[in-house]
Amino acid sequence: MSALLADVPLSRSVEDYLKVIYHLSSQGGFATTSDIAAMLLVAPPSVSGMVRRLSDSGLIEHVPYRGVQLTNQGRRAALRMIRRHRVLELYLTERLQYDWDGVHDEAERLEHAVSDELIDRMAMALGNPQYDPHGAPIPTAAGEIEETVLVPLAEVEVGAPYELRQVDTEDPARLRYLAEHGLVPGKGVTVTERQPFNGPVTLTLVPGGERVIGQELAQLLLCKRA
Amino acid sequence: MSALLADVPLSRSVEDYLKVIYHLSSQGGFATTSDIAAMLLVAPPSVSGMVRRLSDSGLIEHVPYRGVQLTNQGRRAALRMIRRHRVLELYLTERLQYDWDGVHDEAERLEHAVSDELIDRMAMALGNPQYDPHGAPIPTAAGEIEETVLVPLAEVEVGAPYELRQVDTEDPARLRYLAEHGLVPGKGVTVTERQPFNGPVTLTLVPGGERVIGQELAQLLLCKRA
DNA sequence: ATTAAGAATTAGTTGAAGCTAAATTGTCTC
DNA sequence: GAGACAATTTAGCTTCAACTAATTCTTAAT
Repeated sequence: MSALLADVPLSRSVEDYLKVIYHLSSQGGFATTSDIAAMLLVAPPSVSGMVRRLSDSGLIEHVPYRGVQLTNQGRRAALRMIRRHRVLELYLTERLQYDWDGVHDEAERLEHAVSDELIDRMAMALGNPQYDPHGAPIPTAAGEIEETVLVPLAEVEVGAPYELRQVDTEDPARLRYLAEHGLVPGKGVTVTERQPFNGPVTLTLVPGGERVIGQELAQLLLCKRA
Repeated sequence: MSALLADVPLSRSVEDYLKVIYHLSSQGGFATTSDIAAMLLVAPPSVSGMVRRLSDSGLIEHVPYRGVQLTNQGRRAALRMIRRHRVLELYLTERLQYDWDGVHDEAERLEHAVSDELIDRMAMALGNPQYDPHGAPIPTAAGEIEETVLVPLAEVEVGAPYELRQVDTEDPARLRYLAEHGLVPGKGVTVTERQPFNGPVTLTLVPGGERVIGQELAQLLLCKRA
């Protein structure tokens, strides 16, 4: 009922909740209380409380004991946060010499404080880029986001040429390891062998040589048929 | 008693209080409850409450019914915030085309979110500058700040050459007006006439010509004998 | 159909930081 | 020295967003 027109400023917590709900429900389904709690490192009752508030202000739809989904208004707010985060990550790496494995925490705090104007100025200074340092698409100021279907390297067709597009983690240790082994967005990659039972994946990089990586990392490397 | 070693993260409010207490007590005296309340736009009892908390954590010294002063620990924290604010203001104007009259609000929000590392990187990118866009000195990362005695243009010796060093306001309207009339840090200025009873001040700019400004603005323009 | 396990929710508490209204203290004047 | 007035503080309440403990609901297995 409320906030149909008024774009009330959201609290830091609300912004965090919307972001994780967006991620958890991005594959169409519901985000559950316990998943949200796990992602935000809070207790489930805290989530129940916030779900009530978010639902009251029309940002999410709540089906008791099932989970939540974003409303259009909620999705708009979530995409705004994601735009902020990704523009910040790119700006920090491009203009202030941050490493791609170190930007996440800084962006995480800044995204709640920056104005839309600053984000747009940063985006402008970078030439209105489409992707962040990890290859994730940056939503436009209007709230549109590119939706490309990408395949984890772990599930790619053996022998076929792919392009590594996105690295789906923010964990510094994993990111550092991947960068050291040349596994960054833009690389050409062909899987030459895949062991069964979640075994290692052998691949050829272009440019670059052979690599063998485990199942867990192969799951994070999102590719597109070349 | 607490926090002798632990550098506990401070809340947004605490940081704001420390900053205004620093400014209010910079001329040596005490910052009073009502002055703090007026600057932060909160009610006096809210200040009393916060003063208790700040005093408990050793950031200020409180003399009941007199006022408060920063402890060394409090001063260090306040100078850290001021460094953040001023580095941010300069970075935004130098690198992201903000006007000097528009940076304040953005810096005000960001200063609570940025890491020390980001501030140091920004400062580095700018060549470790000494002054912000308004001519105010930027404290070093170690917590030192330049203390130069500056004279308001309103109290300057008539006929003597001065250099305009600092513009002591963050009000966008006043800043815009001053910039339009060439009254920016670095300008040479000589007062040729001063009317009594808080009347207008006539001055000559180098480079630039004659100007007549009111007492209120003349009070904001801090100068040094050339 | 019942029950046990697990997930979700409600109830009640806490701490920050704001508020108003009431009480207190300090100071200035007569 | 006694008021009077302003400034300050105390008391008590509100909201946000967390928590623990207790309760309720769903689901899946016997």
